[in-house]
Amino acid sequence: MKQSITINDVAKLAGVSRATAGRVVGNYGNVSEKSRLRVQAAIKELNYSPNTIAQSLRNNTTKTIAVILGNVKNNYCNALVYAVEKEAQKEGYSVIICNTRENIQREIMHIQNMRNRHVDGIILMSAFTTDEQIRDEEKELYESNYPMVFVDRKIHGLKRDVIMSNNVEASYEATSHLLKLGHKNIGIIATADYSTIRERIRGYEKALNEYGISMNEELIAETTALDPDEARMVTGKLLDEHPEITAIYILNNSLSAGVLLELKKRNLRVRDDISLLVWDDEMLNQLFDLTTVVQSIDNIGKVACNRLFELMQGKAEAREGYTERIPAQIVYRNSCKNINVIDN
Amino acid sequence: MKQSITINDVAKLAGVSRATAGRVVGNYGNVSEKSRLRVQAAIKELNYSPNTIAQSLRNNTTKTIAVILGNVKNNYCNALVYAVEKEAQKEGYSVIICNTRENIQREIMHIQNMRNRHVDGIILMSAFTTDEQIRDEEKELYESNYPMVFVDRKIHGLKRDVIMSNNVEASYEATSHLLKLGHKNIGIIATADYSTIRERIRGYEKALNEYGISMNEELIAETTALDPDEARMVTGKLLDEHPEITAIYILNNSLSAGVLLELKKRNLRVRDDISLLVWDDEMLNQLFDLTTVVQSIDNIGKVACNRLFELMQGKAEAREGYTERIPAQIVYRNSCKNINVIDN
DNA sequence: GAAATAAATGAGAACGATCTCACTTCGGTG
DNA sequence: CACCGAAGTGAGATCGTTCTCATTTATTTC
Repeated sequence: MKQSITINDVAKLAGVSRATAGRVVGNYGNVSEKSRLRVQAAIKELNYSPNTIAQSLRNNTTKTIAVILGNVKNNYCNALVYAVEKEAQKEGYSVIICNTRENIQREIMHIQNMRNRHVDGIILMSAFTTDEQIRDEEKELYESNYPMVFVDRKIHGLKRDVIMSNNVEASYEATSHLLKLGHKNIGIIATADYSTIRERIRGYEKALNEYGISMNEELIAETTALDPDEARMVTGKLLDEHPEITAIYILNNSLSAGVLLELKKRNLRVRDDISLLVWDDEMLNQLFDLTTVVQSIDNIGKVACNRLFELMQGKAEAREGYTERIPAQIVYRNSCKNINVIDN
Repeated sequence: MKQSITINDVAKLAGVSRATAGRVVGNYGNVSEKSRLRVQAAIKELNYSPNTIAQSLRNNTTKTIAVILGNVKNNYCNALVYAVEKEAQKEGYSVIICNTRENIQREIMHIQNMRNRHVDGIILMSAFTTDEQIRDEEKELYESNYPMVFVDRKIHGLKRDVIMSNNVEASYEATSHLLKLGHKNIGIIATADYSTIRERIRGYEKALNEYGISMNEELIAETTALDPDEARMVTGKLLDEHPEITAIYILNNSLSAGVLLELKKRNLRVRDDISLLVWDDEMLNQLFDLTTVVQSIDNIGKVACNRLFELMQGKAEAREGYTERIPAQIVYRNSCKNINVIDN
């Protein structure tokens, strides 16, 4: 490793003390014009730039935030990383990325590691599902006042800010759309154990109830992962057991490909034979002309990042129940058929 | 920010010197059994873990690598990040991610920033195109002996290791497949300015030549970005100007959606009306049953990461022309039609 | 039991930047 | 010319860890 140039080298070359050189670099205090020019010349000549590590140790700030999430290969996740990194860059922050692969132990390990690294803040898309409990010895990691913002998923009862879509409302609206078109037996494909999905199911149920339909749990087909192959299998099973289904409502991304493949295999045409409504996967859905609930991931990332900055600067304090909702848009396309019987 | 626990606190509680406590933590030197136990007890009681920043300053190693790339939202990029992060994690390294958005100035800024942060090494998917020149004042950034591995794209004449697919061979094979099926006018959609794409075009040309066809530059339609909308437009233009085209060969990911949309608009059926062969976009292509050149991004990331470790440890030295080729697989599906005339 | 060796320990320097504090220099005022 | 406040400067401490080096303590050998 090449010996790097320190502020001492600059000071020596400029013929001043380290303190004076530091004043020029940090642009504070009083420095005579003569000294300033000589230091600036030295900086340029040596091509000096401060060692960020030393600054971190001294200033107790690393100018780094961490994004901990399931898997960057997931399109929600990478869109989030993109948005966060863009926002962070503006303020001179770098972004460390950690994949939990939806494993809670790995998530905990990452949080610990990031704290040892004295990262200034953490944006967390937690792997915790609704029925998992934080063990007491790890509770501190989630509850401490270390700056941390939750995204997309919340852990109930934690004093933590959460940024997520208006899942209940958007799902209510999406379901209502299907109901209006006459669909009564709407199958769901989702990874049901996450808080986000629970919310979307709540919106679905609410809409059903308004139409005098009570929710049938059997129509909710769960996958254990965001895996097209599993989605395909689950779809097949759902259609076999419930031939009355006229529409499929997909609550996660990365699943619709599997559903489409299964429909193709069964020679079922989207829309004409079975209606489809999907969360996310915008690129794919555009291609297949599917009505889609499009989350504003860009905004979620931006808001999460800025909220984190506020926490870091002490301008705000995390509090339980603080949830910022970013509205999702429903893009109406051509995958939901009107099956109302015209009777007169 | 909460006052953190230092090794001094541990030493004090255990009733030993900082040096002895350090020996226990670092597990080196000789420590009496008695002292060891007391220090370990203190560590546990205080829940001590070392400050990584201080370690970095002292050891001149940050246990961090950076991945600098165009855009994590791109599927090649995020698969690369995933693979690198997984590999890095095994060795206790964290990964900082930087998006250049294919802007060279931003790339340079990132490299500088990462070096100031004393990141141990850099994996770079450079935004440099074939006709861009590195300015002299920035040359040092690319040519220094700072551990750095190029991925997917190379800058000619640099003393840098490159890890990439066997572009020429795979493209030769893919093109040969089309030629064997009787296609003579094969249109290309690609962002032609990157070294990778140039290589793929070389493979294409080589295959054509073997069939006694000389390459027609007009059949190569360039997009300026990995953008489906642009791909769509370019495809339209290409088809208008060259109705003789019987097959389209797409050399980048993120473009096929645009091509598919344009074909759909023109009521051209994939395979029956026009053959299609695509690099990457595996998920989408599976759905559309398209013959695909699948790069082994997982391996590329892994190899790049391990090569970087070797450079970091001084076990290897970067040298010009060192290019490790990871074979890409051609997955034959059902998007290329046999148009040979049976004449007898 | 003395000498020689090995084990155990702590003081202090180093990494590089920042910042307090004390001291010097300067210009202005009475 | 004496005095004062402000501007300019540098010595040295600090952040938390690691590690050398010198010293003390324990163990072995003759």
